[in-house]
Amino acid sequence: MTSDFKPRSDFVRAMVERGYMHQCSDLEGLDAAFVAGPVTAYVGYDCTASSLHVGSLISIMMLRWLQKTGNNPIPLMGGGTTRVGDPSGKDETRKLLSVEAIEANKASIRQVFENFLDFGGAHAAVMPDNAEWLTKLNWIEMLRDIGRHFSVNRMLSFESVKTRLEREQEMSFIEFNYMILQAYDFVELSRRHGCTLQMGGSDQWGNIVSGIDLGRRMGSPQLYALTCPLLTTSSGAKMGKTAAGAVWLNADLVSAYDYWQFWRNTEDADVAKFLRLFTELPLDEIARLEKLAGAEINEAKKVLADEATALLHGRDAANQASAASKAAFEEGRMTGDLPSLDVDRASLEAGVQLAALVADAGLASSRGEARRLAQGGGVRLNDRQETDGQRLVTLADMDADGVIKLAAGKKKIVLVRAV
RNA sequence: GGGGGAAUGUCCCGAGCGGCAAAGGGGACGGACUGUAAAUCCGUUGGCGUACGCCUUCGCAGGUUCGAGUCCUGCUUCCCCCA
Repeated sequence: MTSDFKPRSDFVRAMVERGYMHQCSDLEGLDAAFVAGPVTAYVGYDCTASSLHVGSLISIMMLRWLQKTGNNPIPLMGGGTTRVGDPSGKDETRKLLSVEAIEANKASIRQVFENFLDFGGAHAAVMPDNAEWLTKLNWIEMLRDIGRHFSVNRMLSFESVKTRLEREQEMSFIEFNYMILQAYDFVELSRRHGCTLQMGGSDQWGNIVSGIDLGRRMGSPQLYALTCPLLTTSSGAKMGKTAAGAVWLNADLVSAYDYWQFWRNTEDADVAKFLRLFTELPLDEIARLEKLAGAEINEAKKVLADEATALLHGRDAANQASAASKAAFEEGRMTGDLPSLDVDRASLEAGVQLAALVADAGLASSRGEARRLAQGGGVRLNDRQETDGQRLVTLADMDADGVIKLAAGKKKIVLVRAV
């Protein structure tokens, strides 16, 4: 990992120049492999939820660059490992997902990948599920063929394990075995798909290296590891959480508008970094945007939002989100693209408590919270601050277009319509 | 196997003479200031009700008590020491 290393391959150069590179097992060797011909690489994804969130986006972008530079990407679904159930966390009854649920999650997650990767053509992406091989493993053979290559002493020394033990968090045997399963995945993928590179977040380093080790002992070709930094904002917060919760990638969980807003609200200090990681703008263009200072940097944020949203939701959706945001924030107008809530006309005639409306609109998680929010001056009804959460909202509050504008804070707006 | 300690507000850390919706941080959210930024200051941070109020919370299950996070018994899990 010499800093003056000049990659010759398009892929490694993109990784290095754009800031995806955190650690690599053998950068020069990997670069040479890319120069020699197409490389197949994979990233593993959990399928415990029906969607991935922005935390996974860096690695998705890495796969995209991989394909874009003429190589073969494999997003691997962790259906097998999910079937075991993730025992992390303390005492919550671990929810074992049914096979059907896992399949549904996989299908849903695949939609996201279809936006970023091409599943046809010369360097078609494939999306295998590690259940295909993990569920067929036999305990004794497993111990004999794979288990003997692992040293518990060594496993205990891994950062992920060590911190867990130090923090006195329970770590079940199952979880301890994830490392082994993941290492085996790598070997299996190299066997099945000629995959020689595993990428992932920096927290995966130990697991990936275990896979390389295992591969060497089991006679796989030379395998490589490449990790990216974990995504945090400059102020140190883990990225991907907003008021509404996680920033999911599936459109049915987080709309293009909200997604656009998420990027628009990037901290100044992160803009350049994010432009490199989450857009495909040329570096000189990014360098130009990076120079914008003071309030002008907002222009760069809009570009970031436009580009990032276009990648996930398409250019049209990005433009719409951009226009809706411009209208709402810069011109004080509202468009139909803002989030909305339909309310029964009859109940509006009778009057609905403001707090109830705010809670129903998803701007607060309970009426009590909504009331407190109002008390603190955080609720706006048609742009007027409304501190009384018990105030009744009626049809009289509708504007000429038949819409009531409800806002929590300055950024979260919901349009209420009567139906 | 023996001995000692621990588990608290469902984000985390953490105080808690038997009257407790439970100190204090961090985080998060809101307000002011700004540029839909950061920093700073202020406020909020169990649910339901218009309200005196009602309900649900301190590892789990019982018990003592008018009253239990707090005392007793059993259980679970974790940490430390001795074997």
